[in-house]
Amino acid sequence: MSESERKKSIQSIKGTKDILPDEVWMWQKLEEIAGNLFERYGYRQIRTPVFEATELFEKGTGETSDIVTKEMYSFRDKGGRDITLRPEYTPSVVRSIIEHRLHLRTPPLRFYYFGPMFRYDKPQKGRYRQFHQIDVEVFNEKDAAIDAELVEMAQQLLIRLGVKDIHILVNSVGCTACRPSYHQHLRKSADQARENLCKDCRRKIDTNPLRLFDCKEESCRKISEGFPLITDHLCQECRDHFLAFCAYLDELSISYLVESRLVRGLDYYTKTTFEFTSGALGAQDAILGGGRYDDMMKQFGGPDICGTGFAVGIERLLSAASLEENKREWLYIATLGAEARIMGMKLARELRAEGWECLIEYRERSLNKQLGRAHKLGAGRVVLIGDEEVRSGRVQLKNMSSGQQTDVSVLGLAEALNVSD
RNA sequence: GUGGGUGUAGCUCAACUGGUUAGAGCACUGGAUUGUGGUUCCAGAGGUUGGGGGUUCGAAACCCCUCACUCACCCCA
Repeated sequence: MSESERKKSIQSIKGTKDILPDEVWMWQKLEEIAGNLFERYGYRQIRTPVFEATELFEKGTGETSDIVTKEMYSFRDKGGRDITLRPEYTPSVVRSIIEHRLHLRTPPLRFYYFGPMFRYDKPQKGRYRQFHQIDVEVFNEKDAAIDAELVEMAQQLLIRLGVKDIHILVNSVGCTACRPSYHQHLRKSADQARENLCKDCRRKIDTNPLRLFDCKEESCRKISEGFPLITDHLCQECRDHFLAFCAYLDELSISYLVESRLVRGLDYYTKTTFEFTSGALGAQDAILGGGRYDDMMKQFGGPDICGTGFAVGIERLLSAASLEENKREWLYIATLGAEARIMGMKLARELRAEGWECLIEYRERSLNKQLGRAHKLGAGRVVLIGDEEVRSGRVQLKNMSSGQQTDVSVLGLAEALNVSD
């Protein structure tokens, strides 16, 4: 291996990144806040493997979705199995429920999850190849009220995390009964205007007609205003469901925008879909997305149970959130000389057993340097041990903010520490 | 996958039209101060200028390739 190859080989993979110690606290705090909130709504954490049979996503996420057609990390393992690093979470949960017959256990079927997802996409700000999601799923709740409760819970989450400038977009994408006929209508209208549409839109007529609505071209925009909207073509059941969903949101005083052009990138959604965006983010502004999927479970040969849920991008969430780190008080133990060091180590063991965070740095440094370190690192108090302390069995306890220093016995130290001075 | 921009010390940035030994602030280490921190002063260490190739007497600068980041498209979390 040459020098340059060696250098190259030690970089992290494109689109992945390390979460360093000075930012891990945010992730922990986020998970704590989110988990705590979800549990109040009756959700429980579930954890499934990061890789699954490729077939799971082909069937679940959808053969025609962008994710499956071009973004999956798929490989064959040494046993000849076709495996994919999960690009999203929902199919895994569905699989797990069926596999463990969770629907036969005592309800509710409400799950949440934090973990990495993998998509081979072009990285940019807010978009990574390994990224992390919070995922929430509810099963066997047909009523539109649960869709509204999910939106309400999602909103609570963002509020608790201090995310500003939130927009909530909602839509219904119909079901297998009404969506195909709507697509036909839309295609027909678009086809009639084909001549006047841009190249991109002409392609979308066949591949993804719903995307015709968000073309940037002014002329296309004008034309698409005349296209039929899904919300005008829902079957009775879907229309009722959507109206009920919106009515519940109104009752909960949640402001939202009905966005009939809102399409999610996943094929399996039925009826309700929703998306939260934040103005704090820039181009990749979708922070949370979700919806209902009535058919996935039975498509996998499971029970005919509906599902509804959402996913939140943690990286995007954190860049829009404003969290404050919990300050904690800890001790710097400064020692001078070999005997003092041993005394410090023994003392630290006792204090740690009491729950105190103690830091001793095993490097010969002057007291001056050690206090400088303690100050810079933000120690609240310093325990000082030198020859005199070794002899007397007492130590100096110094408060770094007041500068006050007291002489305490080793036995009385734990007690002295509990007095905030 | 398609276009544009940017890569100089751990971080933020300098370095004329291509000119000789690539600098500064912050951070780091040591000393002034061998048992008392925030200021100050002195000193030190730290770079194959993202990597490779080319043009040139001479490249951080210009050209090509590549890698990474970044913005837009696409798509999505």
